[in-house]
Amino acid sequence: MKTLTTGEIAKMCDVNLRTVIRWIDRGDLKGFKLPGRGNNRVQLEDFLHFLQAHGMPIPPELSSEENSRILIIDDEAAVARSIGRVLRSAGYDTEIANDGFQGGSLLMKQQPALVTLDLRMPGISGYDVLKFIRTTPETATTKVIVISALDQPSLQRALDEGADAVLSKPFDNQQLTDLVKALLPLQGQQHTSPAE
Amino acid sequence: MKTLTTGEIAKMCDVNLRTVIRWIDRGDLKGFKLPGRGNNRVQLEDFLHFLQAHGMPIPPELSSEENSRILIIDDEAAVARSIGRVLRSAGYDTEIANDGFQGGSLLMKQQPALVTLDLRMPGISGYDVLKFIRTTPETATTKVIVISALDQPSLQRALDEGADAVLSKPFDNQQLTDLVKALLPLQGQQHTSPAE
DNA sequence: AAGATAGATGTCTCAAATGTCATGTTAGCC
DNA sequence: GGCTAACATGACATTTGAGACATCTATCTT
Repeated sequence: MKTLTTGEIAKMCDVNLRTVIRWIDRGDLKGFKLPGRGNNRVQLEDFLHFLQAHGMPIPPELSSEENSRILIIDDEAAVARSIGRVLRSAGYDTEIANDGFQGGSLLMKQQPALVTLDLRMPGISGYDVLKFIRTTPETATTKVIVISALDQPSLQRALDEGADAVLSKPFDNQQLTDLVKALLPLQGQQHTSPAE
Repeated sequence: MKTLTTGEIAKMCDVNLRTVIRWIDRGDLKGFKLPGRGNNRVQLEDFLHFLQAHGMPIPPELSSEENSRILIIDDEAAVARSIGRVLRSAGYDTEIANDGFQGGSLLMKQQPALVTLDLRMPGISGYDVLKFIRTTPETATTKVIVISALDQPSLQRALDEGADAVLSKPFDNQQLTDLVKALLPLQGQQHTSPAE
């Protein structure tokens, strides 16, 4: 049962800490007090309910926890589409990048929970991409599955450089979805509303 | 998630606070209300959309922060460093991307005011990059200077596809800084003042 | 061209909500 | 056990929303 402190809520709502405490005291926001001096805690669920009840936007760091976005980086359009089909039917939101530039842009823009990465793309080394993802704070924890037709040592090198998993081409669809499910355990409980 | 109050918006638009509230109530400007008495908050992003949709000028305090950042996309490290040196000495903040992936990532992450783009990079077409930048809302208004050793028709094509300016290699340093200054008019007041 | 009209914006005032600051305490972390 | 950052609280400053009304602006009528 995840809980939030007043400070965390204050930051997320871009509001003063004092104001959050007043919301709780007034009963607008449901919370409870710790025994010590009465520090406030709010259950995540109650906070989300509060946001929704007042038409307030949901901070990105909360919606990203149940993030189901997957970015597919592969220069072969057919392969990318195939991967996309498999993952979409498993309930994930997929986005396809056909070249390195799109890959980098969409990675930063959408902050997906997982990336499937082709090691061999024209003009760019998959290892460099991997290294970049791992050394960039925003994406350091993003899951990466390397998909490649290269030999075993190449795949091992990818693992050494930070890939969460590797998959050798050609791959089995079930293998892929199993891997993704294993890496995104939070997925599947909740789905974002299509509104707005 | 940065938000603005009605008062802040009123000042930036040089308009009465009452009017801002009416914009929100009427639905012209998207906002939300805090639980207390319904104090309004507007997300920065929504405000910018509102300004753009109505052709209103963007207040300097909102654009200035990202106004001197320049992203240099060039696979030849020596060239990139050279460009960076010139622009830094002209007072701009520069960042270098050596491949398409870094280019895309840094573009989205830093939202620079201007990009210098090499047309011919391994595995990726500069035209595709240009098109991507122009069709992505976040970067549609980013200035792009194409720097290339290709022939005149190729440069013309870059202009046709949305480049703000082109520069044929090899280029003169003065040419480059002049171009940048022309494209970033707000910049330079703070750095280039040999007067007094 | 002058006047009428409707809609938008500015002004004023007041109560309520939020922000700020200082202070003392606690919780979390070595 | 000690230390630092986070937290609660009170007092006070500031901002804000709402109603009522004046003023402005563009458009239409005559």
